[in-house]
Amino acid sequence: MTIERPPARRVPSAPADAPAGSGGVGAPAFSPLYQQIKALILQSLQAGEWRPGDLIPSEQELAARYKVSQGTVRKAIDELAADNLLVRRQGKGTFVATHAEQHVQYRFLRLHPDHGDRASEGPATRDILACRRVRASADVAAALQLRAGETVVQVTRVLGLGGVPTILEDLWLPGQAFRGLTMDTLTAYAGPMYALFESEFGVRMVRAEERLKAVAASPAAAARLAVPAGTPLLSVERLAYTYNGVPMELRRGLYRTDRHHYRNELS
Amino acid sequence: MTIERPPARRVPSAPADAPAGSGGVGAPAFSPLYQQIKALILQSLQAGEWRPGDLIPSEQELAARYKVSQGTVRKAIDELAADNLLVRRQGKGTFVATHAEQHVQYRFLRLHPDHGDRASEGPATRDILACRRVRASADVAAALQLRAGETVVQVTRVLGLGGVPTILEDLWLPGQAFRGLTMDTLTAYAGPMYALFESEFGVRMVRAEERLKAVAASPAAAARLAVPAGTPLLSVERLAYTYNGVPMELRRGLYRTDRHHYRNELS
DNA sequence: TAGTGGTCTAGACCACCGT
DNA sequence: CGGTGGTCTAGACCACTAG
Repeated sequence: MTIERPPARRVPSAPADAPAGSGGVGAPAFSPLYQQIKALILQSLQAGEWRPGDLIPSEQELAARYKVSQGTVRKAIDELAADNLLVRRQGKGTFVATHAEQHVQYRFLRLHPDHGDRASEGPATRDILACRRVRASADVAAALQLRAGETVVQVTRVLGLGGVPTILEDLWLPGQAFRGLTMDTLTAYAGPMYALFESEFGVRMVRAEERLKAVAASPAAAARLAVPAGTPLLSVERLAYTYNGVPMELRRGLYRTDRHHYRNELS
Repeated sequence: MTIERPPARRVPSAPADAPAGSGGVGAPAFSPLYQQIKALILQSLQAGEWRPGDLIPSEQELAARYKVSQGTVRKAIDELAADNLLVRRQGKGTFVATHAEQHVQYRFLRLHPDHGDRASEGPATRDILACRRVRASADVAAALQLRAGETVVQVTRVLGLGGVPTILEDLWLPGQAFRGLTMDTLTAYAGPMYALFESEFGVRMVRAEERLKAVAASPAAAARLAVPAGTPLLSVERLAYTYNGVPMELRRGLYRTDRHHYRNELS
């Protein structure tokens, strides 16, 4: 709301008055109109004006609202669609992307069976082992940009693929945003966890970074995954972000890779 | 060369004569003009009309050549730039992407030091252990789409990062395309291997797929990487493609991950 | 100053979707 | 059929680079 009128036009992204050599790299660098529109749309997404799954206004309407041409709105939406924040459907409109209703289940999971595809493997089984509210350790707090000792929700679970326990993982979530999350909520819910976060807590995960290592299974982990202790496992640490680069989840997983592999595309 | 005149306009991507129900999903599906332009530019790249590092004709010139508007050429180039096949530089022109001269060394290597960045680690050391012409085993032949028993070049090498042997890998390349590749060529060349492939063999790697697993170090591998046998290692199998999805390299690497991690971005 | 890519506009028409 | 996104055009102006 409070849409700027007249809308910003060709505004330098850095104040033009700064004398040369104010200490930074300081290229003047103009911010194109469509980037400003993109930012405005992002604000509406973040503010919840349009929620996951919703139809957003048509390009014409947005062009009228922001007082720019349809082409400029189009370019803004193009970039948001490229980032998987919006989904365009010809003839129908543009929708806010969601982890539910999305044909790609587990959009962030890169583990695939060595033979066949995920569908042929049948549905994954999920086994919640724990859901506790604890104080964040130093490294968890740092990753989630919290103060050490702040409350976080820690979830421990095992995922089974093709009838075999394959992934053992711990999740940490900011206690503030995930106030009502309990073991019951998790076990009752069918569908991707990120879809639950969207519908119940208004937190949409948009992007993530993963760090992979090969490690030896500890006795405890080995028991959970039904392998001998010392078995090589893929360690996957994931940090997931909402809009505007705010980290909202830390995940530490151990993947069995005897019948599965982590797939990645490079370009 | 033999540019279609008049240029194709709004051509159905599937022959229009096929009676309904020729066995496929069979949506008519039109192919936009800019896709056709994109394909023509791709042909020129593939044919070597413009080589890696070259400046290609300006948008205006291409628009004139193909008899379309500049905006249409622009959209074609946009997609090729998004695929990292072309690089735009404002005020200068559009260039063919290259693995050399590119500020990002090792564009396909996702291994990063746990602390600090790659630059602070100093240059990588490369140690070529072998370069032989051998007959392709069944799996290698299948991956490279060759007949079993056809000649391939097999390279074995160790990469050192920060003074520590960190990556042990085998490469297989089609013998046909890499006729003059020898141990001497490899040891003499400074810079990324893919840059050598470009300049000496005209093979430009454009895209790759990787499959990761956690494995235990064999005694032989352990010796090469200076770790105890049985140490968990990250197994990375890479299939790299040239233009048009032709596989041109199979790589099987073992990565130490005690001081490094494999980084991946999800979105 | 000339040439390049980058942005923005306005308008036309097409393909797809629901009614 | 009307509304949506998708394509294509033509022209104007801006920002960056180099001679």
